[in-house]
Amino acid sequence: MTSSNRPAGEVPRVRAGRDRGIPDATVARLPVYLRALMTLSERGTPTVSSEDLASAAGVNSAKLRKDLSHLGSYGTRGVGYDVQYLIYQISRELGLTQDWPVVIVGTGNLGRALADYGGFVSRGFRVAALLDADPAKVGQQVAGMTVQHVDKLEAVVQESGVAIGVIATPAPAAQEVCDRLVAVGVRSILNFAPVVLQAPDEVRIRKVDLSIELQILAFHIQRATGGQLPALAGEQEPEGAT
Amino acid sequence: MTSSNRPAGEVPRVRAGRDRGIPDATVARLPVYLRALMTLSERGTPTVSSEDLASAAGVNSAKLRKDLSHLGSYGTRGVGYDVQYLIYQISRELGLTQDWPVVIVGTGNLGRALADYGGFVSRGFRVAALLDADPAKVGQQVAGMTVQHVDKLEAVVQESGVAIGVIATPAPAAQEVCDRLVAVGVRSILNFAPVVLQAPDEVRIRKVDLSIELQILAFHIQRATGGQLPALAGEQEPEGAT
DNA sequence: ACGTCCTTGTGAACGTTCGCACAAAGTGAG
DNA sequence: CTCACTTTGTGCGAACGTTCACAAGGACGT
Ligand SMILES: NC(=O)c1ccc[n+]([C@@H]2O[C@H](COP(=O)([O-])OP(=O)(O)OC[C@H]3O[C@@H](n4cnc5c(N)ncnc54)[C@H](O)[C@@H]3O)[C@@H](O)[C@H]2O)c1
Ligand SMILES: NC(=O)c1ccc[n+]([C@@H]2O[C@H](COP(=O)([O-])OP(=O)(O)OC[C@H]3O[C@@H](n4cnc5c(N)ncnc54)[C@H](O)[C@@H]3O)[C@@H](O)[C@H]2O)c1
Repeated sequence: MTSSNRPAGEVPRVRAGRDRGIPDATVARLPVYLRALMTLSERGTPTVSSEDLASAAGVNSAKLRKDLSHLGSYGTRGVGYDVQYLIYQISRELGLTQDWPVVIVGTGNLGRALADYGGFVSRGFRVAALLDADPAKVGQQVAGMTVQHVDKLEAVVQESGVAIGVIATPAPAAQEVCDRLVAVGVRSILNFAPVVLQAPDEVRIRKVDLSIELQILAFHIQRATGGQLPALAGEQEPEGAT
Repeated sequence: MTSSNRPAGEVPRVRAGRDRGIPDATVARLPVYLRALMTLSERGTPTVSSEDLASAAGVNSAKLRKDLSHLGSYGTRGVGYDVQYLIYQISRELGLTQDWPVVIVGTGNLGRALADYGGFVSRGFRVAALLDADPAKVGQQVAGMTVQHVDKLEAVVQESGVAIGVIATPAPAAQEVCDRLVAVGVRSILNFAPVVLQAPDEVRIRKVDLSIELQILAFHIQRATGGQLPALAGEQEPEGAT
């Protein structure tokens, strides 16, 4: 049939209505700015210019200003941004003024490292439960919590109002865990297993994949050195440094 | 006087010359395709269409075809792509046909999990050394290797021809470790510490940051639910209760 | 040999992101 | 108050990325 899915008279507005749409690229940088601001705050710095904050965050200053302009006009021309106020505004925009209960599924090496991770709790995130399928792991104490059986997943999610699921199981189990999380209403998932999870569009999935990161780095090394190991590439041509 | 650095008659080509420039976005997806292809290979599938492979990788099929077209014309019209051949071509492009020695600095919870991680070695990556500053950790066996003191960093990098450094130390130590890695010639770094590392432009730094990922997810949840916890959003409104 | 069917590879349109450059807006000295 | 100076907020063009749509190319049956 190949029916044209584009009604001829339709206005091609994608995000009609709310103008609150903050670009994805900006959202991804806000946490970086927030962290830089926290460092400044600890040092007692009262205000910061876009130039200095951008430098601390590792971005272009014009980009930083444009990013912040999406939140509103919180700077003072000729002065800069009030550190405390900006921390509050970014936190509010990211939804960090409230507590987000998180469930971690899979309490292996990685799951335990995540549970122990201090920066986890330091923002508004709280580990609501640690789950595992291995009977030997259930009942263990990890980071001050008792590991529960993964059968309790649905109960835990509903009782604690879990909004975010973290998957740290082996790859073969990840899709099933994902399906169960989605079935009980979790719509945000952070996946550490090396698989592409299939889920409905309304579920937001982010992945962290060490192996992919290394492969990207390897590509660039090879591109730069022509495929030689850098340490060896340098030995062929003695370059000043003897 | 804002001298125009753009000669009027100049063609705005940025990457003139080599057409080998593969877009960053494409490079970031190649490892995903590779993984999907490995799965197909294990099942003995001889060929795959762009539609099927794209579906397995979670991307649009046109995007996949364009990505692969940057490597060359390795498909057969009317048939699809030969799985084995494509695995080889992508591996070669990413530089995975050789072994990349990696050094992991910081052997805490995360560093140990990384060292244990099977998918690490499964591709062309090999842990050349595990380093830590804590005398209590030095000498311990982790993933079949002996943890060495971080003082050996320079020696290990040079002897093993380490091309990639992984930083899994606490945040305050990360910049110093980074500086030392850069000083001995490492130009690709994967950073797990929650800091923005400062390094020369020629050093390629990628970061993995759990906390940032969670904050991005939190933003979208809040945007979707208006700031309520999703589990609570569906419940009754406190109506006239006061 | 030839036509039909299938899938690749890519031109072109569209959307997003980036960064320059500068007007607008505020500070502070005299 | 006025002027010099600093820094924000943003218009705009360029670069980059995505997606549609289809011509080109190859396989395969007849
Ligand atoms: N360890 C790393 O550094 C690292 C890095 C990148 C990716 N990963 C991935 O993260 C995942 C976890 O890695 P790990 O090193 O912790 O592995 P692990 O084997 O140490 O831990 C996996 C845990 O998941 C549990 N599990 C298995 N099936 C389950 C299920 N259906 N429900 C709940 N729990 C279940 C196991 O009992 C085990 O405790 C793996 O997919 C791995 O590939 C790990
Ligand atoms: N654990 C996680 O899940 C997780 C997640 C995200 C980010 N991170 C970050 O990764 C880093 C490591 O986390 P962790 O949980 O393994 O912490 P950890 O405290 O368990 O381990 C840190 C290790 O680094 C060593 N170290 C300290 N200074 C060093 C130096 N100068 N040189 C070499 N080694 C040094 C310490 O002795 C310790 O063994 C931290 O920056 C943390 O914020 C961790």
